[in-house]
Amino acid sequence: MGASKSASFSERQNELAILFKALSHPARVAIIEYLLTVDTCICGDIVNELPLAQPTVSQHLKELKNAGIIKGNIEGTAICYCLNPETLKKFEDYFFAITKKLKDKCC
Amino acid sequence: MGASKSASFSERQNELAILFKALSHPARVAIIEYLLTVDTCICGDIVNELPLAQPTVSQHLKELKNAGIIKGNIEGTAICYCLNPETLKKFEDYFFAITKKLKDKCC
DNA sequence: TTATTATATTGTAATATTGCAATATAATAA
DNA sequence: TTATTATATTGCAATATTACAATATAATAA
Repeated sequence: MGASKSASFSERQNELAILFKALSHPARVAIIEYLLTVDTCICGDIVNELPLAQPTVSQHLKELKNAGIIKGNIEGTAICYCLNPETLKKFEDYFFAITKKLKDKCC
Repeated sequence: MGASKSASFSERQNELAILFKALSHPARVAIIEYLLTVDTCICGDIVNELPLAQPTVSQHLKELKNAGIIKGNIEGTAICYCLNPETLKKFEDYFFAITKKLKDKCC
């Protein structure tokens, strides 16, 4: 064993875990926060911004893209990455619902 | 290589990544959602609820506790786990700020 | 005291993630 | 066409995570 028993959990729980996993590395948090501060968002800029080699950054970008957290648009030779507002809204809604429910509870 | 280069990122980015990592497994999402639906929250109930062995659940609970997402109170022989509203509020605030910033941007 | 019951820890095997050099691909420029 | 430039993929070594049997611990009960 060692593999996650994902088949034992609901599809929704797995989807949420996949979203959180996409944010579970400081490089990927840094990418999100970088994209929030810039208007243009060329991949090469992200590579320059992060203390990691180009293939490593490319891999992190792929994971964020697979999770639907960022989108990539081809701009000639370059690729312009940007945040996906829909997915980030999902995160907000999820935690809004949780904190709302928690207000009616105590430990 | 192989280890995450956490020293290369800001403390805040690392803390966020640790929080997200705590939620990046479906079993831990399931624990959160179970704790949201019950009033009492004895560890044994969580073990019965999840399709995992007791040591595995104990390990997942430990990770959630280390991240500050849940708290554990000793109740005689048992331990009552509950959600930590402060940490969940942090998540909500984080994504609220992001979606707010995104409204003023376009790709 | 000796059970019993509930939870945690240890040890270990299977699997997944991380990081990067080397290489490949794809788009434009010369 | 042949560069050049930007990004992706491959392959692999180092490290981390997951799961659980076996065992330990800690609190109450008998």
